[in-house]
Amino acid sequence: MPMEKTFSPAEAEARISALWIDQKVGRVGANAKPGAEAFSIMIPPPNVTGSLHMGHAFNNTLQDILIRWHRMQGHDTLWQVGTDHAGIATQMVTERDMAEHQEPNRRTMGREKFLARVWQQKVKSRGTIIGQLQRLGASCDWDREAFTMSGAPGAPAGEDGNFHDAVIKVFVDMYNKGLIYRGKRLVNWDPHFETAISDLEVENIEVAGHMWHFKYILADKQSYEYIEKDAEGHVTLREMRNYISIATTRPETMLGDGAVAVHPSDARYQSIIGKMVHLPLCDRLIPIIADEYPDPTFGSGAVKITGAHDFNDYQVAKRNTLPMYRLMDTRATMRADGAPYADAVKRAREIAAGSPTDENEVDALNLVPEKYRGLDRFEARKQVVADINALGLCVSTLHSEIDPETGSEHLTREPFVEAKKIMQPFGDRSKVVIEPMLTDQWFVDTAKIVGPALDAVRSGATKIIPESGEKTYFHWLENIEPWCISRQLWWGHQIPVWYGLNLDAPDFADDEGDDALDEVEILNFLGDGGHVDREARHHCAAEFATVSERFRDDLAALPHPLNNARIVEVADRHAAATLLAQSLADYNLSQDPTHLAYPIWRDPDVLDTWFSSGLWPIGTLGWPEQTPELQKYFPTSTLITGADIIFFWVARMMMMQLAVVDEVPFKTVYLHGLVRDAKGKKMSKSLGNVIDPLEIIDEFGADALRFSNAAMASLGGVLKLDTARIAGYRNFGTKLWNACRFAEMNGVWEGHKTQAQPPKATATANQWIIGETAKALSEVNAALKDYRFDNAADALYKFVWGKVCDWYVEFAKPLFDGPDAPETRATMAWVLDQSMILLHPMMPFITEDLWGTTGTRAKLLVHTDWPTYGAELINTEAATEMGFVTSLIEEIRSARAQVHVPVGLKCDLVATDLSPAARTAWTRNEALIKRLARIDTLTEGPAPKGSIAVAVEGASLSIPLAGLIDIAEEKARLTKTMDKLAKEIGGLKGRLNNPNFAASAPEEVVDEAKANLALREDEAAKLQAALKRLAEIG
RNA sequence: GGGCGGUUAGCUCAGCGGUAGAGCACUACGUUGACAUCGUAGUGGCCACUGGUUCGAUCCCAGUACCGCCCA
Repeated sequence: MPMEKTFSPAEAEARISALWIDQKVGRVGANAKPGAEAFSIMIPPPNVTGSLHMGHAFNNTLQDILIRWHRMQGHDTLWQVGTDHAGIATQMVTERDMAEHQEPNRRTMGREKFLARVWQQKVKSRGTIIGQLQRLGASCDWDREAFTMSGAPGAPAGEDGNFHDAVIKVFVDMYNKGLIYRGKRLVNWDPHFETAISDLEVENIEVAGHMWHFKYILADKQSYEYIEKDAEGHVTLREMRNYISIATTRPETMLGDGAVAVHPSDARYQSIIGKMVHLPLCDRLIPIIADEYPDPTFGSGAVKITGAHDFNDYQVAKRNTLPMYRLMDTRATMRADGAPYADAVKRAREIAAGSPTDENEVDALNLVPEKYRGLDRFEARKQVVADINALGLCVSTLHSEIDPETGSEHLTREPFVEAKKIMQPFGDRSKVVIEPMLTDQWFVDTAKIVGPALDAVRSGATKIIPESGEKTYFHWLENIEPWCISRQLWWGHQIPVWYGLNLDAPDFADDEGDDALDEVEILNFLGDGGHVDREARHHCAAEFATVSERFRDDLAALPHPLNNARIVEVADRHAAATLLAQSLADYNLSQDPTHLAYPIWRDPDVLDTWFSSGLWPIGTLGWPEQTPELQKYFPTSTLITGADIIFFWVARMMMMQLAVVDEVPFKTVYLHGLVRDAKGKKMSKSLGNVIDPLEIIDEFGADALRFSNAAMASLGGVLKLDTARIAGYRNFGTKLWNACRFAEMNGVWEGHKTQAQPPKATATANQWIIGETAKALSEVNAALKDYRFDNAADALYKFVWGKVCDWYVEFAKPLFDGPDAPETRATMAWVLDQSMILLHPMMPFITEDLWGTTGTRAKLLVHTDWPTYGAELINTEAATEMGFVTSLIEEIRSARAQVHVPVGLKCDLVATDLSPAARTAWTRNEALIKRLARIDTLTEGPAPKGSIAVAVEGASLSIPLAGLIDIAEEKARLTKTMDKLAKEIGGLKGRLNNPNFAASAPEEVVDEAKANLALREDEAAKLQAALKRLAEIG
């Protein structure tokens, strides 16, 4: 059955993809030669509930190109595929799906049932992205699909695996090494998801905001002289003030102010540093302190300090040991918990006066006045502004208004509010305003593990390309902050830490020495409910049994029989306190020590997703088991990922792998930018410029998309995806297809079997194209070795279209009619085979399809040997000869076209002057020249009058066209060419005549310039002669 | 404000010491042997600007302007 006119991607891709999957062509080690070197790539695991976007398509195309290239070379390859559980995103997707299906919400459902529900969602979604990767032609090892939560408790059947165990083991190990700690820190809090998020998950967006100016009145009716000066030191304002003016964009946080800060060098406030001011709306005094943080040139130069709700203020508060009062709850509404305001503020005053306290007590104090309690933070802002204004404590301006009826003027004071652009933090998932919040979180002490990650890149153990990526990497890691790894979510790896009430009672004495607790002793022991408020103690271990042992050791120090209490797991602290009280009461009655229980509860938080994906390289290979895969494929060869996650993921994998197994996770990291639309805009749903890779594949085929991806992958380049370009590469595929179809029509494939080596060719055209193939291979190899996918694509495009289709197919046509036909058929078969092989990593579908239909093949193309031939296939004489032929043909065509010789007209060609090499080429390639330049006869002799002139290297030719051409037009054409030549000659002469050039330039450059000049002058002379002849005939 | 990068044909991008290339677009013309998803020929560039280094700068250095991206 003859070939169709075009390749049909829709049909062929489905068929071929099924074939590859069925035959497991991407399985680990497939097509590896014995003892081959390993080449491995970890896929950046896509979000399990996500779908393929252009970034994935681009990223996975490059990975597949490398993997197929290495696999064809017989290397032992692994492309590890899998998905990420993506904590917050997956929880969000599931909750949205639940809402759409009128299911109860997560809190009603409870943690366990909700997790089962998320697993359902995971199982349902997982196939989407995997199927999409397969449509793209990715040749991963599908049997090894991994998941960052495989093997977690509650995982359904089929979700086994040991990723969870690996994550927990790493947490426990790092905890034991002191690399993980718990602490109360200011973190980015997402009030929608009610969890901490990383600063990398925060988008700072400039929005229209306001700046309010408040007066804080000095205590004890004090006042001071306030003097403002201009740049020259002239006094511009001098007045007595009883207040200090502060500016804020977040008025509601003033309720938690701990101080007002001014710059120590700020002359205006020197006299009041250390004085107290009344905090408006609150029954509190706060100090004016000196700190480097305030910018004296900005606003009034005085800044309110709210340590619990602002990152800068937090640092100031820490430096100056100011109390940090948390004002909001987890949903960022003003706190409504705790003691009445009057009690809280009383205690706050005691603390301010020096009463000892700790951060837990401070955190428990709710200093939100009653009227604001329970208000949304933005509502509270309005109220606070209104109330401060009512007190006359806003900096205000006078507004005059004429009453339209009475004509009288009314003056009103209006608060001075500046409209101002402010940077506001938003959750990248929730899109709500992020609230800095003081909470207890777990942190990786990154300062302790960052060193090896920096060294690895500095020493070149891991190479990041493009090099600018290394700069970014260093910059970030050298300034690394502690990594908050706890998230207040349910979907994720639950932190392996259990808490127990602290029952230590150093002052307790068993009065009677009877080894039994009586009622009095129990009361003594519990003190004033002491353990209830004490910081709980905690232990970390992979499972309950181990952690119980630790708590048992703690209990050993307690009086009998408490030291023998049973360790029992309960839900939370509240349940623990209740159970302990019950247990003691029970014991009090029964005096039966076996009734005593010591309750412990597990940390409800889960780990940041990046903590687990940070272990992707070893986790997917079976660590901590020393699996054969781990030994063979780790460290992995290349990581290909977006530059936007160098911090999120790359840097963390580096730190984690080095901390855990003391090896770099990959030898090379290839970073690429965001895929944008044709105009360079980010693709976003709101702009409506999102290109769906599947739609592109439907329209143009996966090969076209893949080739486009490769072609635009210049190092550090911007990735602008233009469908016109994709269409162009679809056409490129068609071009190859039709060359094969042409071959088929000429019997090239009859009885064809794969030949690794080219046929022994005698015809110059055949020798030439064989050499061109070797050049193409070498260019592709060099380009791919340097990760220059664009250069590799370009080389292939130029070879297949520019050499094979444009020239070789045309040369073959006359050869098929002559004695060289069998050799030409064999050569064409070989050259097209090579084209399929070399193109296969980039265009796997069309090449695999052609491969299957054009000959007898031992293996699928995907497993066919990548060629190893080299320069020995290049025949320089053939190359020179064909160079002469092609430039001759091009010159003739150009000349004919310019003087409007009808394309259908066959002309004669007369050679006036031929060098020996040109003469050989001339006679040996007569058929080609005649056919492609539309020439009737080739003769040698003097140039006839009334002809057009053609000059090529080594030959002076003319086409007699007396009476057919417009002499003036031919003159104009030659003059134009002469002008161009004259310009080049002028430049070259100028250079060569400069004595400094000959003296300083390298010899070969001088020689090249000389040779160039000779060539140009020779051509100019030929054209000059032609012009002279034209002049003779008028 | 800090860091990184960019500015080359109408568009999208290569090139990065020896006076510029590709694809697309555009113009004209379409020949017996595959391909109109095509062929042939052609148009199109003070390589952002200003200095410097150099025999020579699109390329190296410094500065300016504008544009991105990341981080505050």
